[in-house]
Amino acid sequence: MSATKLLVLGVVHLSGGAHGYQVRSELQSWGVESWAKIKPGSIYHALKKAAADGLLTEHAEPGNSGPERVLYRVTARGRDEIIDLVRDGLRRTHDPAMLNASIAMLPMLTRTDAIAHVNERVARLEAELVVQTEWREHPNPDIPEHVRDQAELWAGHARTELEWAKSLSERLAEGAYTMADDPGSWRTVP
Amino acid sequence: MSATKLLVLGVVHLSGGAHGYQVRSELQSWGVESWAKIKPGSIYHALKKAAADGLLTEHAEPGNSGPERVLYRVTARGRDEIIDLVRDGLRRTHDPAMLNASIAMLPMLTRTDAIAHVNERVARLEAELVVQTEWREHPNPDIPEHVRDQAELWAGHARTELEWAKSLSERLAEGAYTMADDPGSWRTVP
DNA sequence: GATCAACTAGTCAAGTTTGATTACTCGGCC
DNA sequence: GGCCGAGTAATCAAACTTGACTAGTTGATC
Repeated sequence: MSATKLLVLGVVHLSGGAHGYQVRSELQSWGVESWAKIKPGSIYHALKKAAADGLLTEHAEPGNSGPERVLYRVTARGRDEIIDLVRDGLRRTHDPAMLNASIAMLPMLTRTDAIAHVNERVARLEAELVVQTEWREHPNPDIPEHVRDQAELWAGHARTELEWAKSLSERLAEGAYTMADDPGSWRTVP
Repeated sequence: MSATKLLVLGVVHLSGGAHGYQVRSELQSWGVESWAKIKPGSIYHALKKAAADGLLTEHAEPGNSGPERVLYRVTARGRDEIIDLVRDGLRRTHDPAMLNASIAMLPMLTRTDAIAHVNERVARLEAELVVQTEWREHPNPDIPEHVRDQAELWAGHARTELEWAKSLSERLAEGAYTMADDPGSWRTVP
């Protein structure tokens, strides 16, 4: 699950440096538990792994009060990795956690880049719905009836997501949110 | 992820005994890869784990042609575990893989039991939508705008699922599918 | 001013999943 | 008749996640 990785890197980036517990509570305040199940252990692991991979730097902070903590900061490579992961999550269907994480980090992309990737998702969802419709018109008689009926649910989810992705694309085109190439973004205000 | 466990146990049950590869191909034929990402390694692990836990028995089959295989069969405890997992998956929201797996194994339950649990899901979804609506009417100004907007998507998914669960409940009440207490089920035809 | 609960911060072993790899059989075809 | 690719069947190490646990700090209350 690279959603964990993206969220952890993203929070460190947005905070301009953070230690484990900060990441943990920031994610909690966003209501992340509701759409991704990320436990403390995974966060600390993801931070260490990312540091070992050169995506984060570790700065030991002497414990002025309480135990000593480690401050993490995103490196240039880490920032590029976040951008790649966001693009990936926007494109990839069938991974709600990754989509949500990507949306949370959407302003890492430039406006045109974001629109292009959201539109790619729209196209993929439309293609999948076509395949799905055929599948339901010519059902495989070997698989049980109730298993075939599940397809209805998943098609409903796909339609919901399609509508939502289209409206996101429109909002972006109309200038919603502060994206990477807008004044006031992380890029112009470092 | 106990969805893997449920699917593996369920397929062995439905086949009246199976070895790893059979489980793997049966799941593939149901199109499971599209809503759960279960890799071969996980299936073999789940089988061994379930056998160690007394949910399956292992019968070594001499390799008449090809390498030797292990035939698994569901024990009485395994069957009870399947039923518990199905109930659990119907109740628990925010876990699409588990819901899908539960639907696939729905006929393990009696009709009234299935209806009761689907209705519980309906009630939970309705409650969550209420909380969600409040959340959007009184948004926390600390969290970024685009993170708040995600809530729209998740509310859409919840509504889709709610509609679907209601219609499933109705279909069940009207006598759809062959459930555990119906003639011709696994229970009456062992 | 003692103590208890809640918060802050994190480690660790055990369990699970993944991706890569192995190894064997079968049918076709050059 | 030898080889190639597809299918069958599974193992294993490495990576990741989880749940349980440790341990210090604050604040509140009696």
